[in-house]
Amino acid sequence: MDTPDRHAAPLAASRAEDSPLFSFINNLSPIEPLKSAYNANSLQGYQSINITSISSIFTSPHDNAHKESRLPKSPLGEISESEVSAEGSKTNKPAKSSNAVRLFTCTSTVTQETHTVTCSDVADPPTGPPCDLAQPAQFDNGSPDHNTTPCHGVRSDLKQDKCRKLDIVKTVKNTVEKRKCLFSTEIQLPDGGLPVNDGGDVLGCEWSDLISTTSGELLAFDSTMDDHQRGMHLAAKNAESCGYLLSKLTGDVEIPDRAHPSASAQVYYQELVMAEDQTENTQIFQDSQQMISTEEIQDNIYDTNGCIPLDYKVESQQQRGVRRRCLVFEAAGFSNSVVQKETVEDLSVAACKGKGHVPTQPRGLRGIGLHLNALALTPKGKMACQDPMASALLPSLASEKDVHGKLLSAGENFTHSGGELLEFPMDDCSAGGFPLNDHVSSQSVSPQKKRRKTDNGDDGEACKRCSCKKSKCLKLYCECFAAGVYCSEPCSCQGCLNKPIHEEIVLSTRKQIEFRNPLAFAPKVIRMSDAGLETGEDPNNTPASARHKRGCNCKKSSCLKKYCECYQGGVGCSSNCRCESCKNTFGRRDAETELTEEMKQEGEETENSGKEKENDQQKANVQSEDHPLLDLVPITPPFDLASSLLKLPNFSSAKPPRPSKARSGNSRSSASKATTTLQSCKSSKAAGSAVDEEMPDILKEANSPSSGVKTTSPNGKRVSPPHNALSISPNRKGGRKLILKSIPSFPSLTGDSNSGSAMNNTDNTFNASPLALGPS
DNA sequence: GAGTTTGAAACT
DNA sequence: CAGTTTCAAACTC
Repeated sequence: MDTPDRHAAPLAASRAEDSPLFSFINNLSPIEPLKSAYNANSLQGYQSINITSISSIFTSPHDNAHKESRLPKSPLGEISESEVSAEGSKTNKPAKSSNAVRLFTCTSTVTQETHTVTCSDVADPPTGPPCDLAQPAQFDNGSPDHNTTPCHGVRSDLKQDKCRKLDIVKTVKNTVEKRKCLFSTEIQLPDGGLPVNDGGDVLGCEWSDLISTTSGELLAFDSTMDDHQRGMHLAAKNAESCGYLLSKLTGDVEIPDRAHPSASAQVYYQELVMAEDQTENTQIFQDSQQMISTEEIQDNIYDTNGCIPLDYKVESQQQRGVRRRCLVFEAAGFSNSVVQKETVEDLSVAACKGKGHVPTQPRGLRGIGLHLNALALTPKGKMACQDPMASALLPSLASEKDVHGKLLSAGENFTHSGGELLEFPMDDCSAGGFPLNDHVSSQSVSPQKKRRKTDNGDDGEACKRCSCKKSKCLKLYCECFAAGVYCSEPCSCQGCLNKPIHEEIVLSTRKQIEFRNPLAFAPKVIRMSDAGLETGEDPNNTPASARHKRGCNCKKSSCLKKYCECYQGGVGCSSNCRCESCKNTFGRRDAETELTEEMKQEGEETENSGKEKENDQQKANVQSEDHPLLDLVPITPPFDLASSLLKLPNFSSAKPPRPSKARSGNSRSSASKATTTLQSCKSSKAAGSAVDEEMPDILKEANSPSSGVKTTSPNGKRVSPPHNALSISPNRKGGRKLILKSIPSFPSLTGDSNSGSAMNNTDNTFNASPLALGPS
């Protein structure tokens, strides 16, 4: 333990417990100050830091990771908890922890740790007894082992801080702190990987690799390192806990991973944003950071790892896991953190019901976000579905049980699936919160489907999954596979290969499918989502915004049955649809078809331009919301968005970027788009779903062009939408820009207030009920 | 629960 | 790119 130095003797004197803690603190204090300073400074620098930090994070993780790995996770977690309880009274470190906690809630221990970590970052110093526990010794001493002593010190601090923080958090929840926490959390995430013993090491390696490639040196700030490391630990823990998915995802492709993370992240962010939105700062923050970091990182990742799927395949699964995680984190960077948060939250929500805390967050939304998009498909309630989903998610409270059940089921799958980002988090957590995202991720579909089923009333089947017999669950026929989730017990499939054990096969298959159809795993229905509803678009008239990507080809179902994907998705048929005798209650295409499509196109375009613009705006709003979240997570968002576009498809399994790249569309947009999309995405937000949905469309459209006019295009896609989306993006961009402006503030945030805003957002989201989200 | 219908996915 | 086959979900009984 920290036993060693008791510099704080005086302090310790006060309390027996304290003494140890104090000793820690004292030891730590030196470091912490740095941290605090760092934090304070960092805020502005944060962006830079983020970027730098990223590198630093990565780098640090490396070193730290291994080193940290040494540290016993469990101990930390335990300690943190015990400490927390014990320390409860200690100094304050605010609320950040709360955020962190929420974020990481998945595992109580984990969350605690995270709390401490985050708190520590923010917090200061002091007092924290608890952590002293075993870990401290390592850390305290400066981590003999750890190359980066500072980190160790930090870690130890973190732990202590965590405990304290936890306590503090409980006691106090300042928005600022929260903000900080969020911020810290973000940072942490990246770092998180490293610390953890198990995953941490691996992660660390991966991170380091990535980092090395990308940024190369991370070292930058010890203080940062500390935070990052902490984050890494947390992340790692989370990842580990949640793990499989991440590993898989990350392993596969950076891009995919990104996508997932992004998706989940998006959702998460969306939720957060929805809840708090306000925090543009965070967004800005994220945006700026994301823009840079994400893109760069992604690129790097791709370059380094990603590009080579085989490689990752080759890599041992463990490594993969690590890498993937790392990749995810790295790639996603912050996004990862976000994802984790989401997952954690979800988990916490679903799984943790009992555990406590958590509740508030809107994870559901998050999950919903992604999945919702896909879920939008949900049959029944079309709109309702969406809402329901959201509600379900959000409600962790209300319907937690249901949600849990669903989530869990989904989550399990997810976890197994591991492939998807979404999944992994959930899994580990046990509960699967991620599923919601499903959603995310996209990953999205499966969860949605699951939900759908449950929602739909299959009810019993909430957990139900696939019943594939010949496809081995390696084709899109398989809902699980399509959703990017591993098949689980509920499945009645035969000869199923969609299991973690066959991860490689699953991934490779996914890649193939994605290669074939980049959007294969993307949400089928793009929705304006809430925006449309909100906007008041006629429910019946499917909002221009919401549409089935490909459009249905129904002939006998009149688009009134689930057979119809549009109907299932709760969206009206669009020009893209080739359905006959369409009677889609959400919106008919017939009318359109009847009208000369061209005419329509023209008219629609104009109209669409109008409506769509509205939609776009809405979307943009949504996205913006999302973005904020995304933004919060610095890196991911952009990637997410971008990736989401690209990724969406990937999304499900964490596909490697390649597919996306391969896909001209994706690739194209990927880089440049990423930025733009990111921006747009950020702006828009609505929900991950919306974003996702949009993204795909956008991508498609984008590809197509702006032109927009191709009203006629057979697909019918109203090009406009995409355009709009694109166009929106500009608007969104504007939003982003605004955000960016705000971002600058972030730096100030570093100070807290600003950062706090950003942080707050997250925090708020957490703290604030999702309601806040209301994206509206 | 078994069988049929349906339309997407996959294949050629 | 179009047509056909395969597949599993959705649906019906």
